[in-house]
Amino acid sequence: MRNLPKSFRPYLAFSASAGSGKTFALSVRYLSLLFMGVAPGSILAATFTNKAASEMRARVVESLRSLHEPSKKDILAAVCVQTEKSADEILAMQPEVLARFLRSSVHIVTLDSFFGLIFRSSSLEIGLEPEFEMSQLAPQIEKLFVENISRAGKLDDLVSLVMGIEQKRFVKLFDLFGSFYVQDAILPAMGSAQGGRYELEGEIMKQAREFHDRLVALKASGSATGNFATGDIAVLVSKPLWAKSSLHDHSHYRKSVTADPSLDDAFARMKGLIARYLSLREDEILTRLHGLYDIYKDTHIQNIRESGVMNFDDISYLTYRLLYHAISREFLHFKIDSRFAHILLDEFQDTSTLQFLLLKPLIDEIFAGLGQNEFRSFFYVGDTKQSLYRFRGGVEELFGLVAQSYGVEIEPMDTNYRSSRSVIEQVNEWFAPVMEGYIPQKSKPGAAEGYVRVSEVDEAGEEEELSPLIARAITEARGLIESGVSVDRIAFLLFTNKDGATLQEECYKEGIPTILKTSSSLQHLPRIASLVAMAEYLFYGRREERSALEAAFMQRIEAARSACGWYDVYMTPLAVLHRLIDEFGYFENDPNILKLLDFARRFDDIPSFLEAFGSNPIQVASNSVHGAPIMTVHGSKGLEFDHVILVDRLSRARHDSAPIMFRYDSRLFVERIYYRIKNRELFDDDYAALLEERKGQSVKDTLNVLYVALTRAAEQLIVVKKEKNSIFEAIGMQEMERGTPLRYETSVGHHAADESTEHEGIEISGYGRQEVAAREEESEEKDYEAINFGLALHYTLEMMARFDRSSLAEALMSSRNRYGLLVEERAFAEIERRIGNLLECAEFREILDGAVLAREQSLGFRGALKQVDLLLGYAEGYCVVEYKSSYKFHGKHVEQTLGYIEAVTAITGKKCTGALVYILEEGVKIERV
DNA sequence: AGGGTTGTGCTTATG
DNA sequence: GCACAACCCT
Repeated sequence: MRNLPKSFRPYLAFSASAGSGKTFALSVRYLSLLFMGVAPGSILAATFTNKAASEMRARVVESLRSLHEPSKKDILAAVCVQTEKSADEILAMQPEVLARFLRSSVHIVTLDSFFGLIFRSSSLEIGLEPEFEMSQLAPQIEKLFVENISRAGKLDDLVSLVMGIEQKRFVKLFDLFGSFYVQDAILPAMGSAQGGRYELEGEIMKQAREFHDRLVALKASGSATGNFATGDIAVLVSKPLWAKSSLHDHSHYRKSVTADPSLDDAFARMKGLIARYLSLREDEILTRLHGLYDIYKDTHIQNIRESGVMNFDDISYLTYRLLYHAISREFLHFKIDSRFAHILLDEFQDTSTLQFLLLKPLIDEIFAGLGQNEFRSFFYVGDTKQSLYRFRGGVEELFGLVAQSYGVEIEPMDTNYRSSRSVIEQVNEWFAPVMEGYIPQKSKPGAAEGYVRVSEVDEAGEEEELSPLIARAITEARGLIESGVSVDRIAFLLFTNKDGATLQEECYKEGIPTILKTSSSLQHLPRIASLVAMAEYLFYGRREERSALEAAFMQRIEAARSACGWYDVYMTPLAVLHRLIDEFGYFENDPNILKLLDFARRFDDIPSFLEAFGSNPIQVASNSVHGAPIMTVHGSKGLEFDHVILVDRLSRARHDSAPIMFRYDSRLFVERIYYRIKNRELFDDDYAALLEERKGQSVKDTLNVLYVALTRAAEQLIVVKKEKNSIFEAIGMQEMERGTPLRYETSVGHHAADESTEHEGIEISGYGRQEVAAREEESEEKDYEAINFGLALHYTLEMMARFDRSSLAEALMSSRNRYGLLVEERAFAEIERRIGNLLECAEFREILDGAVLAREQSLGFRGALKQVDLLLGYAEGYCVVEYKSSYKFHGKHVEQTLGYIEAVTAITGKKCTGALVYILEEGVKIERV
């Protein structure tokens, strides 16, 4: 390759430990490519989350814009090293590189949106429309599946499977097919059943009966004969005694087998038969599953055709079919109008095998050019120590395998720029002995001393209402606050959403402001659960208590049964809940109570309310706009906090109980599928080995979670650990202290509540897609051009971080990434013009004036969680803003907005107005509602 | 003292 | 459905 700087390694992977500057490295790589003259359109940079993708886009634009500023000197220096150009040369090129970048279609995207792009580009080749709605919910699909099964005459198979798979509910079975579907591409051919299972079962039970009778004759003990007294083969197989290789090893049978040694032969014979039986049973189940699985796949496609709704699994599955069976590589290049000469991948340790296979043709293309005089490169970053997503398909082993098979160099990044010395040293000490190949991290020069402490709690206290663990976590937080730390700089990390919800409740009672950032649902809040329990109690008359807090509430309500004289069975759930709240008066002004009421509004009777409440996750509202964030370790990945309080698991972890297990070969394809049967490992060595392997993986996963958890703190880390059964036992954690606790000079006023509202102007983030609404409106015409224009306009508005020109430029880029194939370039110019008008519109600026973004823009309303385009919060109330690109359906717009206003009023109890913002060709028109 | 039964409680999450 | 703890049985 000509002119390639020596310091630029074209095939490179960074093994980037926590806090080692992974994002920085990615940006430097991307910028270096640009300054080496690479066309932006030929670079594919893929991340996992929208957040990561937009961060990277922002970082690239921001760097290109202000590379000359002192704040960018690190990045400039790094780019100089990579490109072997001087700072002056780079700065001289900067304007042109920026202009070229903004002009080009840029592919800094999420993997899924990239696959979506490929799919949309060529979907017609497999007979599917390029337009579809992305959604998780496909409520009718289960029904459709059963109909199709029935039509194929396989209903009996389905029923026997539902019965056969340990009486699991149908939903579980449906999920099972899902687990095939997500890795369809790497599934082996499934065998066919050999039959004969029933005969074998009969023989085994006959031998067991004979065995039983012989034991009785030998006067064996009751518990010895009892093991063979069952008529149910599953019960027989599940007996622990099969672990013994000889009955001599078993105290219950020692006497009998000494008297009659031939018993041991009969025992061994039964064991052999059971081994064969279990393997036949697996065959049978897998064959049945396989027979229905094709119908499952067809149902998915039928459903996409009929409803126009796809989920992310559909996209991957269909994109695979497209790439590997339907279109040629040439056709793909033509369609997406790009040849990617450079690929940059983020968080590679969380990539699934299927995702890798979807990228593989493009990666192969890069290596196919090897030796030719063309500049191509392949780069990925990740950290197998931080791989947390095996449960959803992430395969950390790919990190090394891909490097090996393509000859990519792996370079460790082992300097930690995030944490204080104490944190880094302690983490090294914890993980070096237990993690294979752990490379100790170095501190950055001049890192602060910091502080780490493990605080141990005796959990043994009986049935107290408040967990001692939570109490200690709160004590620790108090300690930090007293030392002058602002609450907003403390983060609580927990291992489950439920634990997070519990902690939040206690902090609320204790007056410590928190922001719950878990994906927790309303049912997990003890207050809400108790309130619903009361309603249930009133309706059914009795109810089993599930927690100490609920029990306390039940006592309360029973004591005050007379106070509920107002109750009658015909009251609506809303009325009952309202009355309960009034009556007990515990809950004034709690946003989650309001959310509950809003949810209850939709139901006419208590049973249907209870059922829906149990099965629908309702997102928990934030109690405040400031406070200590509470999040799960998974949610904290990639983030850092100055002061971290890490709380042990409140409850026991769940175990591996997947009914279907996959064994992977060295290419990470599925080699064999196993059906889980209790005790099967006692009869089948391969199966036993698989269970061992899974156990090993689960230990690894735990270590990874702990690694992420313990590397989030920049300054101080406090671990609240249980004395017994702690998750931290995996790293042999003991009570300890390292460094010096920090003390801040700041007065108490520093973290007073009134100061912490955000004053950074209006920041907008994360509100919902508008595709559903736009489709509904204009679906009659099927004018793709108009639909896509509307979608791209909405999307651009959605992606704007602020209402200014530079945000618009950035958002337009995202929009080009997403809609570039569907919308013509002049449409983007039109979008830019129209939004430009909006930015200059005096009336719009007036609406924005003094407004603060409310954290939650999603509204539970009339059965659906709606997203409003923009929710503005003022001192005296709120304003719902809806963007529209045409007057058509004006009546519907008004009606929709009124609905939002009603919902906001109900939820917040404050005044709410609305504004319909029409962003039209001829200018902006604002209509107040 | 070790085998066995009974009672109890129960993840992580993005696009 | 499974693991763990507590208890019961031989």
